[in-house]
Amino acid sequence: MTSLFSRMVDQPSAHAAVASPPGPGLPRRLSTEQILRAAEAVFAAHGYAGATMAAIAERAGLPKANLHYYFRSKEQLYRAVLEDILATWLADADHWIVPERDPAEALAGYIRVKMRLSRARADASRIFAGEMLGGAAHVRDFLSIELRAHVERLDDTFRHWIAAGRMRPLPGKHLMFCIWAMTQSYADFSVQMQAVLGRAGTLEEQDFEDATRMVLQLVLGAVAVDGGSAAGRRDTPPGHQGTARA
Amino acid sequence: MTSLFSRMVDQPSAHAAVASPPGPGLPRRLSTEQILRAAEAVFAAHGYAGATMAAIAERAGLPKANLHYYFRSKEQLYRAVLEDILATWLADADHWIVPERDPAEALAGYIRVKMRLSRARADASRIFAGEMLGGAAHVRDFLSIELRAHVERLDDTFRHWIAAGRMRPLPGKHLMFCIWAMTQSYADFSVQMQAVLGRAGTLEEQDFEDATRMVLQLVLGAVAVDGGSAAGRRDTPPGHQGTARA
DNA sequence: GTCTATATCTCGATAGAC
DNA sequence: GTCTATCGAGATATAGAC
Repeated sequence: MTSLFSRMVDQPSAHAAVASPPGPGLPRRLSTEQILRAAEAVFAAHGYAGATMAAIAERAGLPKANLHYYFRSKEQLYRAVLEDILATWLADADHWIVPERDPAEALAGYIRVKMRLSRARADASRIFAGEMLGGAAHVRDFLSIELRAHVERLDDTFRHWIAAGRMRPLPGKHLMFCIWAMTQSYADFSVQMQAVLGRAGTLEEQDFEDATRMVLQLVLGAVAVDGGSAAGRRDTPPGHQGTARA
Repeated sequence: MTSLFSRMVDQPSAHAAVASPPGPGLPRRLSTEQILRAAEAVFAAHGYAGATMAAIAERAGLPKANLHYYFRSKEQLYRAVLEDILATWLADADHWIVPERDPAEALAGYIRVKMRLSRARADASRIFAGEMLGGAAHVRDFLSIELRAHVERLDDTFRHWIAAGRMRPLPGKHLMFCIWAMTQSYADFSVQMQAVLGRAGTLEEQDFEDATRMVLQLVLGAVAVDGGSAAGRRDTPPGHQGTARA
């Protein structure tokens, strides 16, 4: 949450004002949380350029000037929102995809968590997607340092499984790209799916269950070392399902 | 290209000025093509709100006012770009995914075409993705009418194959969502992949080949009715590969 | 048809009262 | 710390000469 990312920011002290408040931190923390939540919604809906400070202020129920009191500029507010998102981004994969697990169990657990995230935090996913579309100017270093190392680690785990004959040989990085693409698209492209499936305002619980089953079938089918791919069908990996963030 | 889409526009006559030019159409057509190409690049890079008419004009090598001569407003120009994209969007699936083909051959052919499109027309894919992120305000009707019918048709073909025992039972619509997600993400999220794979400016030919193989393995493995999934591995469906647009 | 110059408006950011 | 009023940059769009 504080400074997890090597150099997400160009300017010296990103939001030090938020990290070390000079007075009693409580009201400050309340206001900033309020602003960040409003900003996440507005940035997700309109993108960085399309979002206006006025719209964020209105949604937060505050006058415009207060935003500039807590965040020096629009860009800094945007970066703060992005940090919030990225901070929680990598934990799940590192929790599930570890050499000790069975490959099918690990991937199934990860996919279920990611699908649940697409539903519960769709706005966060959309902001990240918009950032990628725009060339990722604000998170370049995060991608090529943190994320790259992260994927390298996952790929090592895949190689380990493959060498042990527990998983069919696959390009691990592209496997991750595909899993991300499928799971996140149920957040990023949900309008499209709603239209195609004839849903009114949002996708339904049933849709996410169907989607999860589809993704599981695709991934587990390709990963399974033989015909008997019984794992990950219905069972919950022992004692971890509840731990993962919703 | 002209008015393929039921009601993409709210205002009465979308760009009738382009459809029926009053003078010799050649210079007009040249300028509009020039503008549309520049607009596609700029809208893709900055989104609708982030793109400026000045930037589009500069890229097209024309003064700003000329854009407003050919297109009444920024929004109308954007819609024209979107129409251009959507017009070529649906043809491939209807070409490949037809009941007469073998399911594995059909899906393999379609996936290869979509992956090639992600490379050759990445900007178009990104504009569409941005439009989805923003709530699809400009293409709502296209999604819920044309695209919905399109997917319904594809789903019928899947049901046909499943009933004939040529394909494993799968939710056809979600299968299409997943195929789109995976193939298009190699255009929309290519910055992310470049960073993770350590590529300089763009993804390389080899990356797209690896990606295509990965997607094929995922989809064909889940679709194949038995263990012997020999189809779609390397061979080209007879006499159609060359027909598909690059 | 093409371009220069400009009107009009919106947004980010700040000054300064409270 | 909080808010009102406002400045100035930059955007869309147009007027009008050529």
